[in-house]
Amino acid sequence: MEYIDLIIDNSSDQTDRLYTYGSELPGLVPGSKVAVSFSTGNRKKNAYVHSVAEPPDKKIKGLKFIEEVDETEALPSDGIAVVDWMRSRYFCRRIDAVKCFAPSGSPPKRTRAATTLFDIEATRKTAPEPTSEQKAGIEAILPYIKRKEHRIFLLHGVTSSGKTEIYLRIIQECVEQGRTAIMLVPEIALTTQTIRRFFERFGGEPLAVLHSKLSLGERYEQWKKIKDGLVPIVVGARSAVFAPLENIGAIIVDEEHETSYKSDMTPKYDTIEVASKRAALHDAVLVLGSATPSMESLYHAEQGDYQKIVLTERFNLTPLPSVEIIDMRKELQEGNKSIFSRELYRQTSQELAAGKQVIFFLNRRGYSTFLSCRNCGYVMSCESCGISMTYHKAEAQAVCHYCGKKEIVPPACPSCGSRYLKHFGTGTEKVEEMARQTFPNASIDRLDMDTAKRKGSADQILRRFGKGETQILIGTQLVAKGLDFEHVGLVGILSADLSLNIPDYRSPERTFQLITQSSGRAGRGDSPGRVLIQTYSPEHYAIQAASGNDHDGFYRQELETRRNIGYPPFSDLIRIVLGAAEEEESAQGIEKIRHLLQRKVGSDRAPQILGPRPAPLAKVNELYRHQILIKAYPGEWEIFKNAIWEIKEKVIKEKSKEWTLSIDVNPFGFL
DNA sequence: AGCACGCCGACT
DNA sequence: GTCGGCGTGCTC
Repeated sequence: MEYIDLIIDNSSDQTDRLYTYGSELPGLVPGSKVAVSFSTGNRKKNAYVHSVAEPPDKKIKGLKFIEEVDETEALPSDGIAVVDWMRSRYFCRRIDAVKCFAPSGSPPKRTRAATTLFDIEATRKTAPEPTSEQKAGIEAILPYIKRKEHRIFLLHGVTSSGKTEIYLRIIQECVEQGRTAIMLVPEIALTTQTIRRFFERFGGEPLAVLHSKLSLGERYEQWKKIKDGLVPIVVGARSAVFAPLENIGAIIVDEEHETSYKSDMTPKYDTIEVASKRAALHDAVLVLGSATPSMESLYHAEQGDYQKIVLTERFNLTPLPSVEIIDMRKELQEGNKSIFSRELYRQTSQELAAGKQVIFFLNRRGYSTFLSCRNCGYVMSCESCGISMTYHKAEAQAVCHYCGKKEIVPPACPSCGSRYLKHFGTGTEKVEEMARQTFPNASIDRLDMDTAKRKGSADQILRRFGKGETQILIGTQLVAKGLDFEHVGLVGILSADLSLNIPDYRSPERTFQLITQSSGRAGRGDSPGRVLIQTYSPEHYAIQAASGNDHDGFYRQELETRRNIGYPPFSDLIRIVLGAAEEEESAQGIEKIRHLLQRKVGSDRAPQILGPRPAPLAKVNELYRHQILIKAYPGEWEIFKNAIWEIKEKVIKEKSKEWTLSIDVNPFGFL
């Protein structure tokens, strides 16, 4: 008889521990899925084997036995190691980490005809001869795959320098070695082009695709195919890092700087960290690719943790676009109140006349940013989140971009009754309207979350643009992401200030990346393109560096800033948010947590605990939230980790009804 | 998270 | 007397 420690499939903090069961069943290994009786009655629960336990010192009263094994849905061999690591890194429940590996759907009721996952007509193409730069990259990476040696590479390649070809060679090598590979992409809706390249090289048979837009049945189908070892290659969004592959040879993270790699749901994991952990457990290589790597990755490369590979030549030697900064303060002073500067107007007209295409980029959807009363200053805001609502003209409704709630705009001010409710700020919807007025003869289209929502419509919008049917494409960051168009002569960044002025330490980095990525859209094909950056802060170093294509200069300056304030990559930031039904309760509770924490880590670390203060979205879904932010410097992680766990356990024991405690390590967005 | 146990108010 | 409210505590 064996004693087995189980993780019970019960989503509660109270049951987030190991339960020891007896077993007479052979072949149980960490990750095996079993069914057991749990709690009162004889209720069946699913559970996962964590480990084989030592026989306990004293008899466990009422020891139960494992009854059934579900061979088909076991975790991959490295699963439990990753689960334990995720728990200690992200303060999550074991079962929540386990669920990342489990198929999120269930077997389809009836077996449907194999779904057409790919609306792709692709003919097989043979691999092109790599350029000398590509060759050097391939030759640096492949030996590690051959030797089964773990290594992390940062592939820093300007747009259209041929990173995908290197990915394809890596994957081909894995398959030839009888190993498997995962290719992660930031957003599957816009990566049809990447998947097409995979089809052309490998055909459809060895591929599985995993992302959130699949139906539950489709997702299960893909998951099962992977689990059964029928496909060696998995392409997918961040959740695909948990694909149940064995014998992984390589994990590739394309556009590694993208924020979508940080999960915003529990567990709040960082895909690159998970990928790194899995790659290490499999003796696999991890390849991080980007034209604009994150500060963290560049720093790791500098420290020697990552091996850096640089691609500088653009495919077919197209020169980088010329970039010009437009000072919008001057425009205003000289009487131009339009969202288009005179230079942007002039160059757009010129491009259109020459039969070229233009992209207008604005990182905000909707019509206006907020609705306010000119008489009394009332601002229309979401009742459950407390943030101002964005007006969407097409729907004639105000929308909360955080919780999604929609409201009809009242005809008069609800506060003072005046009729002077006015829109302020500009979103893509308004840009589209203005563009139609300003360029009445151009065919204009818009790509943002609102127009892309309908299934497949993003693809259609892009296809129309690709065929040249659209002359001006207006869009949010969806258009900034790795799309190849031949005839774009001009990219207009309408307001570089939007991403610069958000209250987050990453905003200069995001701004630099957005400008660089959008600029990369201009001037593919035969002629160099042009980029115009409109801004009210033309002297800002992120904008200056991006316009001069000065990656290294930006990196140096930004790194110094981060070092001085002790932000990542020089620390781990841990955000603790407490939610309660009453504002007082939340404010007092977080104060208590701060004191407890300070006592446990020592008062000389008090300056590293920032706050408490109301969370940036102080009220979400009728919950009042306060937060503290911790800077954990290298070598201090264990100290803070232990203190936070003690506090978390105390809160679970004493306040699990009244409080919700959420912990986010290196959060993206709100600080 | 569920669910049983348990200790007080209104009722067939 | 007993049905049922939901506060408290436990699940190997």
